[in-house]
Amino acid sequence: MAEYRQATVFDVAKEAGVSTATVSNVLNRRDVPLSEKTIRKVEEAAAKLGYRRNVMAASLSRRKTYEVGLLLPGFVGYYGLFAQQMERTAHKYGYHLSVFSTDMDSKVERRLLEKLLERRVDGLFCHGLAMSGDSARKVVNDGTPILFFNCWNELKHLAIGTVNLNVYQACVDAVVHLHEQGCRSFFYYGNKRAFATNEQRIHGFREGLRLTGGKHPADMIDVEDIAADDLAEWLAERSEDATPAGVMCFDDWKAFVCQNRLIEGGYDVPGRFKVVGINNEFVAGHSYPGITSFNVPYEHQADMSFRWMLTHLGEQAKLEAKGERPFSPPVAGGEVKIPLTLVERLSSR
Amino acid sequence: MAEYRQATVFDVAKEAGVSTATVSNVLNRRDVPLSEKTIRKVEEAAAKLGYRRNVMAASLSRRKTYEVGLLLPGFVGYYGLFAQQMERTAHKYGYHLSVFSTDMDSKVERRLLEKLLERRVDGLFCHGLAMSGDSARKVVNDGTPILFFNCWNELKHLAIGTVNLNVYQACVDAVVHLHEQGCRSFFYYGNKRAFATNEQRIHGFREGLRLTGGKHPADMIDVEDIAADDLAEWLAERSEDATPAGVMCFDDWKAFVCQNRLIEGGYDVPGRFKVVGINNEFVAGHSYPGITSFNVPYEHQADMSFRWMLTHLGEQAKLEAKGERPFSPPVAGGEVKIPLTLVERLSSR
DNA sequence: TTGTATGCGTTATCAG
DNA sequence: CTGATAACGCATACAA
Repeated sequence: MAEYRQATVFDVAKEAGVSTATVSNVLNRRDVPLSEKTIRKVEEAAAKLGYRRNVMAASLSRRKTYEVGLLLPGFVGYYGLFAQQMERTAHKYGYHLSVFSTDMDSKVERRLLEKLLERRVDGLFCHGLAMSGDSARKVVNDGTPILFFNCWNELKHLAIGTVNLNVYQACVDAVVHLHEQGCRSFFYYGNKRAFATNEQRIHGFREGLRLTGGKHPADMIDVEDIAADDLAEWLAERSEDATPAGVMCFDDWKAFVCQNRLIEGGYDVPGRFKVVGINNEFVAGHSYPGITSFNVPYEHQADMSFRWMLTHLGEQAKLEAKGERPFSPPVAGGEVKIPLTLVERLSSR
Repeated sequence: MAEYRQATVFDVAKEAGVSTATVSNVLNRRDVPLSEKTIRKVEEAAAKLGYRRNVMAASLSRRKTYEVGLLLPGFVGYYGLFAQQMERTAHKYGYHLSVFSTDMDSKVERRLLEKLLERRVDGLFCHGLAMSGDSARKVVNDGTPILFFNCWNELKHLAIGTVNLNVYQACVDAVVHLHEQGCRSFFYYGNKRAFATNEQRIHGFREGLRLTGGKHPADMIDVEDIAADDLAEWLAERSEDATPAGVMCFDDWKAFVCQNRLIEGGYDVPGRFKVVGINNEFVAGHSYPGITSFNVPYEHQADMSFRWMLTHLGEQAKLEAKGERPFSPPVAGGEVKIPLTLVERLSSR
C-alpha cells in the first residue's frame, strides 16, 4: 500500500459537493441545524473515501486535545488494574487516556511528563511521582491541571487535588480484625521506598494497636532491612507460640512473600501466624491459604478522579447533560479518601 | 494560572531576534549548518520563555508522528511487563509508544484501533487481537504497518510480520523435563479462549509425549471445563500414586492456581504432582514451592519487534548511524521465534 | 442551512 | 548561514 494518502475533509467535501465547514459540522454533530440530505451525502462520501479524522489537526485547531495523561510507576499488579479502569472511565467521559510507566525512575518520569505536556494533554493524573516537588513544579510550569493519587507529601501543593486510598483506615481495621481473631502480638511488614503511603500504613497500624487495648507486643519490619529468606525466623523469634501473631503487610505481594516464607519455614498459617495484605489482587484470592486483604473500588476511584478533573476543565455542562449531578470538588488541595473493604480469607481465620 | 498561553516558535524567534525557521532548525538539530551565536541566542530565548514544542503541530507539518501504538488484552502479568519493556525500547529508538488495553473486548479493540489510526501512528503492534481478520482488514485500510505478537492464525496476512514466543518448544521441553524428573503420566492444563496460542502449547505437549517414548497416560484439561475447586480431585482420579504426575500449565497463573488447589487438597507437590508454568512471573519465583517456569526474554523480544518495524518504516539509516547492523526482516508475513528458557524450581524437583 | 476565510504551531522549501 | 512563506488538516466565526 505505498503512499496511500488519507482522505481529508477537503476530499470529502468535494465528493459530497459541499464545503469543508459542512463536512466538519456533520461529522462533529454540533448544535447547528443540518438538512437530512446533506448529512447523508456527507456520510456517504466519508464512508466511500474511508475518511478518518486527523486528531492532530483537529486538536490543533480546537486548541483542546480531549486527551489526559496517566503516569504510573509500572503496570504490574494494582497499577495495571487501575490503568485499565482509568481507560474505561476516560472513554465513558469522552476522553482519551495515555498511560505511561515511569519505571520508578525520576529521569524517565521527567521525560514522560515533558512528552505529555508537549502533546498538550488537557489534564494529568500522577500516581507515585518519584521526583521532588520543586522538580515537578519546574516541569509543569503551565496551567495543566494535575491530580495526584496516593499522595500525602509536599507534591500536594502542585495539584488541583488528590485521591487517596484510605490505607490508614485499612491498617486500623486490619489490626482490629487480627485482634478479634485471637492475635496477641503484631507486626507490620512494610516498604520504606514507598514513602508517604508506607507512613500512612504505619500510622494506621499504630492506631489499630491503640484501639486494641494498647500493650501488645508489636514491631515493624521492612523489606529493605530483612531478607525474605530470613523473615520467617525473624518473626518466630519475636513472637510466642502460645497465641497467634498477626502480620499486616504493605500489600498482597508482600503478604504473599511473607506467607510463603512462613509456610516454607514450617510455621502454620493461620495457626501460628495470621497474614493480611492490601489490594485484594488475584494472588490473594488464589493462594493457599487464601490471603485476607482489602478490596479496592477501582471504578469508584477512577470515577471520582475523572469527575474532579473534568469539573476543573470546565466540563460540568457536559456531565450534567448526561444526567450526572454536578460534582463539587473539595477546596483546592483537598483530598478524596477512597475506603477499602476487608475481604476475609483463610490466612487470618 | 488562568490562561497562560504557551510560548510558540514565533515568540522564541522574536525574543531571540531571528526567524521561526532558524528556531526550528536550532531546536531540531538538523543537518543544516548554524552559527554558534544563533544557537545560543535561540536556546536562551527558549529557556527563558519556557518554550515547549507542540507535538501536534510538529507531527502535522512533518507528516510523521514518531508514535507507535501497542494494543494489549490487558496490563496484568506478562502483558504489563511486556508493555514496560516496549516503552523502554521505543524510547531507545526515538519513538513514543501509546499502549492501550482492549479488555479482551473486540468492540473496545476496534475503537482503540480507530483512535490510534486517527492519531496517525507510524506503526502498530497488536497482541492477541480478538476481532476477525476481516474486521481488522476493514479498520486498517490504510498503509499503516502492523506487527503481531503471538499470532498463528489468519491475522498473519494483515501484518508485516509476527513475533512469537516459542511456546511450542517450551511445552516440548517441559514434558521432557517432567519425564526426566520421574513423571510417568502427564496433563496439560490449558485455556481454550486463548485460541492459537493454546493450540501451540498443545502441539508442543503432544510432541513432548512422543519424544519421551510415546505411551504414557496423558490428558488435557481446560479451565472452562473443570472448575478450579474440582481440579485436584480430577487430577488425582486420573493418575496413580506410584509415580508422580506432571502438569504442564498454560501460564504461571494457571500453574499457581493448579498447584495451590493440589496442596489444598492434601496432595504433595512436587512429590505426588509436579507443576510447570510459563512466563516466569513474580508469582512463580515467590510461591512455595517455587514454580518451575520458562523465562521470557522481554528485551530481546521488544528489540526484535522494533527493529523490524523501523526497518519497515524506512529507518535503517538511523539504525545504522547508531552502529546497529541493519536488521534484515524475514519475507513478508514471516515469523520471528523467541526462545524461552527453562527455570527449574521446587515444583518439579 | 451552507460557504468563505482565517487561525492553530510547526516544518520544510526555497531564495537571499 | 538565515529569512519569508507555503503547506499540514481541521474547526469556527462570520457572511451569505
